[in-house]
Amino acid sequence: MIGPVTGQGTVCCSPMVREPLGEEDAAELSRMFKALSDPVRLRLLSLIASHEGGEACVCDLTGPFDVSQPTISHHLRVLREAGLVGAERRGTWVYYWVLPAALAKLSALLQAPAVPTAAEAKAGA
Amino acid sequence: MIGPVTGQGTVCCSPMVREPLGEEDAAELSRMFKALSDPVRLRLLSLIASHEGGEACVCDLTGPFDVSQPTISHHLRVLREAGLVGAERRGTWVYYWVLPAALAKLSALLQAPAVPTAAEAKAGA
DNA sequence: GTCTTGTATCGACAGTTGTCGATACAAGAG
DNA sequence: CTCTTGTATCGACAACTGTCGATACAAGAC
Repeated sequence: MIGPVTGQGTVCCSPMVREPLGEEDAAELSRMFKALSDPVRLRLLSLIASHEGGEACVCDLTGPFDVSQPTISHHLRVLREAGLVGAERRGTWVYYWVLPAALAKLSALLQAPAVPTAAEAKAGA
Repeated sequence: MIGPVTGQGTVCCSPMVREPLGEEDAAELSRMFKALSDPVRLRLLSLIASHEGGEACVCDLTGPFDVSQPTISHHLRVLREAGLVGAERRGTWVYYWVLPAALAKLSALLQAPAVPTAAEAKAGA
């Protein structure tokens, strides 16, 4: 079984600079950020996202790294369990693709006001 | 000594779905995401960012959590060393504020195409 | 069926991380 | 000076994480 992992609840989304995160939101979001907290996983994700057709076979992903195949497999599982990528076996190969909604959620969360220099923030808004 | 921690190099920035991350970029970015990979730190960051004036005293930050004061101090240091917040002592209190450029960098990186359904991506772009 | 190739799981191990209590440092009050 | 309060550092410990080699599973070729 490889299918996308449950999770993916409806959580948060407006910039975190607006209002404090609740405990539950923080827990779910931290799980996603944790999946992004390893350089190999970050490169895997960008490799998948930028691959032609928006998806990549594992066979495309093991070459560019100095780590073993089981390690790549482990990292792909972490990305999948965090809800950042989907995966499917098609014949001999297993394909991975990015789930754009997940990235968008994190991106929106981190959106910061242009230049909130504290002075500006105090002034108005 | 509390001032901002070196680092903060010029790195990356266009969406990671465009082209694969280089090893160095991935290393620096993963350090920032690692700082976001703990629920307490995420809540700390949002608490700081959404606090009036764009900054918060540590004394504002210890109350809302169930963890000890040294633990909060540790998490604040991690956020600071990742280049996500700045800090300064003013008299008795120490203030923390978010560094918006850092959040913006991560936000931009995660920006995903609206609906890249693989089909669309293949079609044109 | 056997053989080969692609991918996942297992078990182990070193390194890292979150947490705490104890303690040290910083700065103002008296 | 001493005392009090706010914050950081230290040292320890359990829990988690990244990595590996060995191995199992999946699917096609023969």
